[in-house]
Amino acid sequence: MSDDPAATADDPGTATSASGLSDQMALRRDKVAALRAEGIDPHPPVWPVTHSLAEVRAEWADLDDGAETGDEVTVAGRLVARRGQGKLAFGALRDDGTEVQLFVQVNALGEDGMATFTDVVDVGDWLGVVGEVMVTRRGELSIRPRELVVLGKALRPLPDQYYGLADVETRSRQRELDLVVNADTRRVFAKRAAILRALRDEMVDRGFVEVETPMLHPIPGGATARPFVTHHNTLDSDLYLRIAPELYLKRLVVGGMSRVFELNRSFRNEGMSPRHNPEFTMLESYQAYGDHEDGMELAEGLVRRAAEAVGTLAITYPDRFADPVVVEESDAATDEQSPLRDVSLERPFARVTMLDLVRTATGLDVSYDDVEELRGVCNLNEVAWEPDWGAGRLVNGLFEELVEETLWDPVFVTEYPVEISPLARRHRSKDHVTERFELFVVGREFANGFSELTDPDDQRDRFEAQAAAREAGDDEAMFVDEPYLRAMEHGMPPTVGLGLGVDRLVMLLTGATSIRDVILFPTLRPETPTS
RNA sequence: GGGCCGCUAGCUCAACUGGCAGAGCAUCGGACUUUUAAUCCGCUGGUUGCAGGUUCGAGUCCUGCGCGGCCCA
Repeated sequence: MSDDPAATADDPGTATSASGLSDQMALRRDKVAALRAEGIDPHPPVWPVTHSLAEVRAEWADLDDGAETGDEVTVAGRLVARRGQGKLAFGALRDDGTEVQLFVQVNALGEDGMATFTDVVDVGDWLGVVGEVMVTRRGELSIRPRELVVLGKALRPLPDQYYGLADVETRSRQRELDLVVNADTRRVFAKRAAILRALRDEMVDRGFVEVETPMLHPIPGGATARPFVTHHNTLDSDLYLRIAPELYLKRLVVGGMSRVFELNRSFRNEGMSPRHNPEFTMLESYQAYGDHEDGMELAEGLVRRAAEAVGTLAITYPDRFADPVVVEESDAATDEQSPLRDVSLERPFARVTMLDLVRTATGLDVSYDDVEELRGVCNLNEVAWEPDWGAGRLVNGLFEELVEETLWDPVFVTEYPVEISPLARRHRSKDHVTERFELFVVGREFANGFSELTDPDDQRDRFEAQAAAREAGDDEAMFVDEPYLRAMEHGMPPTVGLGLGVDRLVMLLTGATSIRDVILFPTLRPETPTS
């Protein structure tokens, strides 16, 4: 370039546009072509293994340094590292998270095989290996290949194995790469799987039946949230992605399924944040004959079961409300992080009414009977309110602004106002409030439940109040759901319902501060199609 | 939707008030039959997210756009 600048000036881009590939990618394509030229399929159809690498590690766990077993295995995996290039080379083969070293010796593999390993195989390729299980002098369990086959040629280089893949966007968009490079990512999703399993086990142990109800709803319901709209061509009608399975599940209770749960996705067309993904996983359950006390007991049992499945009940979580601490990341690099703070899931979860929490936070003996006073308290604490808000919404506003973030250890907030609880049963002995509770941990909501409203006439009145709010411009307010009302009119037993946010629970139990870290493919804007 | 920040080689990151776009790892060539962040020698590799503008000169300054992050609504 420096000796002939005119060449690039005349025709910039020819060198790259000819292939459009980086040197590394072009080389790998050349190697694929070379394999094909030799009649070797770089993407063969099958490779019958005798052992997974985890099985190899388990079966040959206690060998002495330098051991030669004479045992031959057929294994497969992705080559994730390679060193040495002469008559002896080493590789790291990884299969389902377990790595075993390849001890690639020309004596065992032959000249041609050795040439394949050093000249045709790249880090990132899937390999099939037949070879002897052995241990090196340094004590590393290894396989000495007698035969070595490319099972899937990688055309793109892997990110750096040591520095990993740091870019949050790439990690989310190309989760497969994140999983290859960052062992922590694999651990997080293994924990997620264990948590889901634990939640199901706990529900089944308690006699609940898992069901699947529609995700395409003619009318969105069961929560106050903006829905996604889609369209069915044959029916020529709009459908909504469900914002909650609640109303269908309660219809099953009407039908006599006395303990049901659904563990699956719901969708809310709202802002995204470190704690909100447009599609999210919720465990929702309904138990006939029970009330909010049973609901809280269930929620507590589920959280404990999940925590035990992935560790202990004594956990820590980054305290985003505390001053950041400087963390030494490497020689020179430092980073600021929130300090870890203990969270105890061991003690029985506390229970406090919303009103008591607001009274404590404000130091004032407020009540639901004096709207003017509540407005004044809001103003005093710089909490915004709307003129159409009743006492319930005012108290809730104070709670959200002044209290929520302070609830670090698990606590059930009880007695939610009727005004913000259109599906919950009124409190059996108190005005203004319902038998509704929410579970808070580390300053966030994790669960929401209540003794269900089972009186169809009361339910109709609440729906109509919601519909009126919708008419007045509240596009999160509910619709009147006639099929649900009809079901209720057939008679609904006393029932307690519970919804548990699974993504947030996984965050809590893995220490993740962003929901994107616990969802394999979080919602992102589409990639620009240029690449 | 608003504010702030980020986008540089395959990956991780540099580049002072505008002055020749660099390093480590990976890749490539060479040496090496017990390495494991292998080591040693040598060399490549760039549309600085995109499009404009200012300037003798832009990774750097200005405008718009794209994607992402954090905070706020």
